[in-house]
Amino acid sequence: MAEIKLFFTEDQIQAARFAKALSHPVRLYIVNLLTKQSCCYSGDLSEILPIAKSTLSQHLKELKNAGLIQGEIETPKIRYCLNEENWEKARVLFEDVFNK
Amino acid sequence: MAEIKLFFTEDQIQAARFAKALSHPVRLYIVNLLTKQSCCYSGDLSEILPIAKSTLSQHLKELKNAGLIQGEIETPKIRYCLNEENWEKARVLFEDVFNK
DNA sequence: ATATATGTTCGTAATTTTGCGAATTGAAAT
DNA sequence: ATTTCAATTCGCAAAATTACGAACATATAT
Repeated sequence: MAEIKLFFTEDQIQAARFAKALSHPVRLYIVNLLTKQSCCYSGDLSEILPIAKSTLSQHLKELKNAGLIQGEIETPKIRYCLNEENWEKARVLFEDVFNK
Repeated sequence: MAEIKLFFTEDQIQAARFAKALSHPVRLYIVNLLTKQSCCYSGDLSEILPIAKSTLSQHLKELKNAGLIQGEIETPKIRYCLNEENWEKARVLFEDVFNK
């Protein structure tokens, strides 16, 4: 993978990372919700989604690691919202992929 | 996963599938190339990309399975190009994710 | 001090992904 | 008939993904 990374541009790698973060229905559902309602709590998602809480936590972590969402502690809850800066980056990267 | 599939819309599942297909730098590179030059041969890619031919073949197969590209036999080569119809579908699905 | 409420992390398991080289296919050329 | 060319499929291994329940952390309320 070392040589592979050197071959690709940083944008290509970043776009692939974003795509990967969005490559699961649960994660797509979450970011989709966050584009519509500005924020939500893990508990809300947990009640809606048909998965275990621990599994949800992992998906949230992946979205966080990819930089697409951020969590703010609001004890005892955690308020999640989009990371607007990176979300915009992702939007532009995908726009580049599809519109040219 | 049975319940999970029932929960999500077909669009969400389809969008996730497309995202997954685009979640690897090699595959992103390939479709990116195909948006610029209308078609290419596996052999061309094989010379450019720093991976084994068999690995390339697998990536092409995944893009084909996702419906994003199609291959036409032009013996002894195979001419690959975008599947314009599905490419457009993917574009719209991602547009929906990012622009609303 | 203990109980409660909300999430995360740990341990585990099943499945999928990624990658390679060797073997194979299939059509054309010698 | 056999060689050649282009690409795929096979067999295998290592790593990552997905999922769950149990255990843990952390802050507030009793």
